[in-house]
Amino acid sequence: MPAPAATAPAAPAFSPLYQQIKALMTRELQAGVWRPGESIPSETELAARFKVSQGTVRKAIDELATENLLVRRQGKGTFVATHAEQQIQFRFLRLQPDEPAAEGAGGGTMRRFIDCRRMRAPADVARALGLRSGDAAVQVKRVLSLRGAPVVFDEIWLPAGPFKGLTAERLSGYRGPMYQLFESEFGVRMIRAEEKIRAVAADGEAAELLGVAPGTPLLSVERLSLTYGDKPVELRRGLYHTAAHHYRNELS
Amino acid sequence: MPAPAATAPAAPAFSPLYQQIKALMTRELQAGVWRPGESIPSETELAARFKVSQGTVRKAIDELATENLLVRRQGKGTFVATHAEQQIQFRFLRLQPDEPAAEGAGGGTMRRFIDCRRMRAPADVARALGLRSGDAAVQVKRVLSLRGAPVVFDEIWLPAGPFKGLTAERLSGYRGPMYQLFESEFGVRMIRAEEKIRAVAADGEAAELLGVAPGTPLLSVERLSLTYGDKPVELRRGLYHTAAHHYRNELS
DNA sequence: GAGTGGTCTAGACCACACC
DNA sequence: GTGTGGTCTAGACCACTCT
Repeated sequence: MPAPAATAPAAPAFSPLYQQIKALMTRELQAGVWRPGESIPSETELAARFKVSQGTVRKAIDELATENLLVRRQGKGTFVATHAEQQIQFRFLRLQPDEPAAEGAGGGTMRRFIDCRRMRAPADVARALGLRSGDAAVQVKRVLSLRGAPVVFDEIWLPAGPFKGLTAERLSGYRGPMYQLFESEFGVRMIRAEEKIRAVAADGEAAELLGVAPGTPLLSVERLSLTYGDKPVELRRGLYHTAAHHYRNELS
Repeated sequence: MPAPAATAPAAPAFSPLYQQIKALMTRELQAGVWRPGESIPSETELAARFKVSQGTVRKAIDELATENLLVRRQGKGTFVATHAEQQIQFRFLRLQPDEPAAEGAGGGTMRRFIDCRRMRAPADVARALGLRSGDAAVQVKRVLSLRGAPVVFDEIWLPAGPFKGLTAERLSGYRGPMYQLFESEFGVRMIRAEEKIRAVAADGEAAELLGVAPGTPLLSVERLSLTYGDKPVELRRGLYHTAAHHYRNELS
């Protein structure tokens, strides 16, 4: 028998059937054959198409559902997840009010766009987004107000390539979450994100936009959003005013 | 046929078999029949015991495993999860250094206990822990140092009942994570936790213990830890110095 | 080799949504 | 009623661990 290499133990990489099915299905999603909000073929049809049992397809769908790429609905079918669903308006925003909304108090959520410009990506942004230094990027600044008071100041960086044609008008004219616009207008779907959270002191710009004194402690949330294949497609630096709100997290 | 009550739509509460099995297994865990670190009976044995198919037991175990109550190990068996596992020393601590450890730089993790006293629980603590106002609680204060520098100042509140006999000596003499001590010495297992995160300015005590100027922005992390049945058993107020560390979170 | 969890199958039946 | 996902079963075989 052949002697295996000492430091490279071959790794035949046994891959279960359902993982292969899952990969095939992910391709359909990534290629846009199955579009956000629409239903995918039924389990029995997929089983026939892939020539495996329904149980195997089922396990593949199970995993895609726990990864929030698909949504099962009993009696109706399995659907491609979308950021457009009304219920979870801001799927990635973990900020919530300390006290539940009082009767008829305050307004809802308001967005105000401060700035939107195309420029060369700074070195750190380029590195995070996987761009070459000097590549173009779009910078967006905006303020989110909850119940009438400004609470979030976001600085958003997007690679110019996939987001060609993104303008301030396009942004401010759009109703609904930003990620929904990205999904429907630019075909970019945010799948998951990683956040790094710190406490910082408000600088002049943030203080003015959030209506606090310079030096006020703010939550700094740096979010890197990823699409299929863990490809980074957005870097978002948020400053949250946490006097009456908090960032909520569940550990398990 | 009997007319159902108008506002109480009966809710026959259909419960799948595997959920019932899961509930039975959770009881065994809660009662301590299956102890942390030990293995539970094999799938086939449980199937025979509960008089269901192996697949049904399997689905129950699957859910308990995704909830981190059980750990599967192929070829060996299924084990009760424990905080004692070496790898994940601080399962609930999401803080991590901005830069990976340099070669041979700095020390490891150090704990320093500042205080440990028994007293009446303040109103807010009592409410969070589900105690009656005036009930006794144990307050622990400690500082965590990473790589030689103080980074975390924790104020921990525990209900006096389950933690009878907890003293400063017991704490400082123990090697290993606190949650491991709680588990092995007091039979209290933290299953999951909820955190509320804010940015605050360092007060005098925190500033001194963390070696920063008063007013320095700190991350305030209020953690409520829960055991079986979502019963709260710990309230922990942490202040993190985030100059060289950050709180890491994954969204999906 | 014996025992464990992991995969895969085929078929039956149940709960739910829509017509 | 028809079609969808959800549950449950019984059995076969595979991969891993330990003896």
